[in-house]
Amino acid sequence: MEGKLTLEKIGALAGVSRATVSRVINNHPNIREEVRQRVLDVIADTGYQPNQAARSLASNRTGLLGLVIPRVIQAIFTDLYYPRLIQGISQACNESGHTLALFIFHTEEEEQQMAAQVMRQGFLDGLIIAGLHFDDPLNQLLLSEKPVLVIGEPLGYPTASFVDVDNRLGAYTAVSHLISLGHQRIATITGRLDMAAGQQRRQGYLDALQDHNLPVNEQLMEAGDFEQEKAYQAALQLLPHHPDAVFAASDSMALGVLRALADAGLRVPDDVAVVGYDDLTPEDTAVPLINPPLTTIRQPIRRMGAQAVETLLDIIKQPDAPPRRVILPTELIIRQSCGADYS
Amino acid sequence: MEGKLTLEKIGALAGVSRATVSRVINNHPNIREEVRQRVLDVIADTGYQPNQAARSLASNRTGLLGLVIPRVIQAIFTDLYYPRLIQGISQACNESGHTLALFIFHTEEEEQQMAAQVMRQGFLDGLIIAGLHFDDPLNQLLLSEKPVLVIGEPLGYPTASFVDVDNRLGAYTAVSHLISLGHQRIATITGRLDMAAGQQRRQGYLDALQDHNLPVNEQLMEAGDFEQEKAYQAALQLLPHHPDAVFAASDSMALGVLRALADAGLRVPDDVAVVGYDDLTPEDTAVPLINPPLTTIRQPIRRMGAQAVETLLDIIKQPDAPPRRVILPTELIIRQSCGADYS
DNA sequence: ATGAAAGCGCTAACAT
DNA sequence: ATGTTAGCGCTTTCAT
Repeated sequence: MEGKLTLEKIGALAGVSRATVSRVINNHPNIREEVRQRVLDVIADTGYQPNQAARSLASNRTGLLGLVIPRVIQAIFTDLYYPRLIQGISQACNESGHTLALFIFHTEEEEQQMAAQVMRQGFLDGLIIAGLHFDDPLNQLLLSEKPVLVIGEPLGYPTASFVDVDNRLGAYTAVSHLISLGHQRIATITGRLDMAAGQQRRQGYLDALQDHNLPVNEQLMEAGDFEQEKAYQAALQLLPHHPDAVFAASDSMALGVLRALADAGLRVPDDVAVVGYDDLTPEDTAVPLINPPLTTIRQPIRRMGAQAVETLLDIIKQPDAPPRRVILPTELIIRQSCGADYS
Repeated sequence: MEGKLTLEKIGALAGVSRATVSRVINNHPNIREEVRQRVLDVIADTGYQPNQAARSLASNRTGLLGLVIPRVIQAIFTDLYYPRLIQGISQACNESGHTLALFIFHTEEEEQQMAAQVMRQGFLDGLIIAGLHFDDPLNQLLLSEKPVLVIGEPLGYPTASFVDVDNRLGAYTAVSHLISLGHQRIATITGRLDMAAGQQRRQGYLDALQDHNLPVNEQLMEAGDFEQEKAYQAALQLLPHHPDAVFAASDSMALGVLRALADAGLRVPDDVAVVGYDDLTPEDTAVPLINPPLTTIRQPIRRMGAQAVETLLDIIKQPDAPPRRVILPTELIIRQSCGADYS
């Protein structure tokens, strides 16, 4: 078979018109079964593949979903959050017959010039944005007329559609757990407060203290950025105030806390209990040697990714429906760093 | 501005033909500067974006590069190898104005039915495949007429273009280092032997022993699969034969070894020295708590990704040139697990 | 149920 | 240096 295969040629070989072949390929009804079979046979015999560019041009759909990861997320690939998210998104794309276009921005310059490229016409059917923060230049993407879904509630865009976990309740659960273990001087290292996750986890901490009639002590609250290094420094700041427990708003930060406590010669959980958030250090990762294993709040990261795709596809299908706000639950995972019975 | 913006309309607004606008957009020479400026102004004013699908159809290029990660790579997202590779690839794509389409396969079924989708006409300009093994069903992609580049030398396809590190030399260096520290009973846990990396690292181990007149002891060689769990088991098999050092063909496996040694009450490096491969546990990751820090052979993972893109673009540009075989160097990173002076 | 025909918006060869 | 024109390969009305 020489010469490029086209609908026209397949039609000729099957003795039908190009339109009929197109209908067969796209599973339209109203095709005589016999004809359908004949066409399918020819397609199988020839190994014909429709030209995607032509389909896109004619149908105005490309089957491409974009995922944008802003540069500010330094942790992009120092921990497993984004890898898992990508895995969840990828799987959902496979299942729905879409293709994932991945945009990772490394510099502000890239963000500026690539934003236009991401949005160009006839390219993406929809867009998922992860890790936005307040004042992010990429927030401009939210104003596009293209279907967009954000992972992690975006601050300042109340009408944006998003998927997130119940950050406040997760933190509330973590801190309540520490309180139930008898801890009184519970410190926290917050996440970035220009992201909803940081604010809400902080609020969960405050709410838990208040509901259990514990005082809020500013000296026991340090600002972090979700990353390990700053949390290490923050933990060192905390120590003079003798916390008996630390709630870190991410596992990466909890690791920084563990490191600081080890450096200070304090034992976990005996001297200080530690609870993290995210569950990025389960047994099947490269991090089973962490001592002690980290009690944490698990986010269903892969499921968030899958949910993001499903929700985005729904937005594409029904663009005029009201904004979607999907909140997934978290789960307290008790390991040893909190000092709870672990049998 | 209403109605869809097209080249034609931009041309009308600028008082030129559609072809001239196209030339301006594509940076063709032979445009009067004044005209170019006028057209650019109109484009800026209107916010016009060329339609990608139409460009692709007419030019037969899409600007999309595919990255395929086979399902067999269980470690896809339990360690940071693939995340880093993706980062390197993404960055190079950004720099060259291409877009990365990511295909992660989770089941054999997906591999089967998606392979066709990956290869469909008018979709990808080229393809990067990572982590292929001998007998991989995805090897079929290598036979495509589309430009393909493999990361990690593919077994059984001597004419395939690939980017890899010098696996043999890296392993040779690691084991020679252990020998220079006085170790005599050096064990190894190999990687998958249906991948070149596994075979070649094993060969480097053997060559180092032989060049230093040390006997090869089959009892000190265990088969692994690059993953942690099997390495843990393998290390337990090794212990009765009293190795004084273990060369693990990946860092994930080295972590399994550390775990096994800890369980056996053996100290590292005093009782048994350990060297890994990959350098997936540097200080800036979530794994700084590993004790002792891992001596290892560093692969320039991000650079491999970038190199893969560059080489693939070169193949696209010159499809008839001979196959490319790019071998990048590795580097011995001495930390504490090998027992070398670490000051 | 099927065919004919009109684009989709662009690139590139050709003409001037 | 710029305009004219012929497709690129498909989807999708509109006829029949």
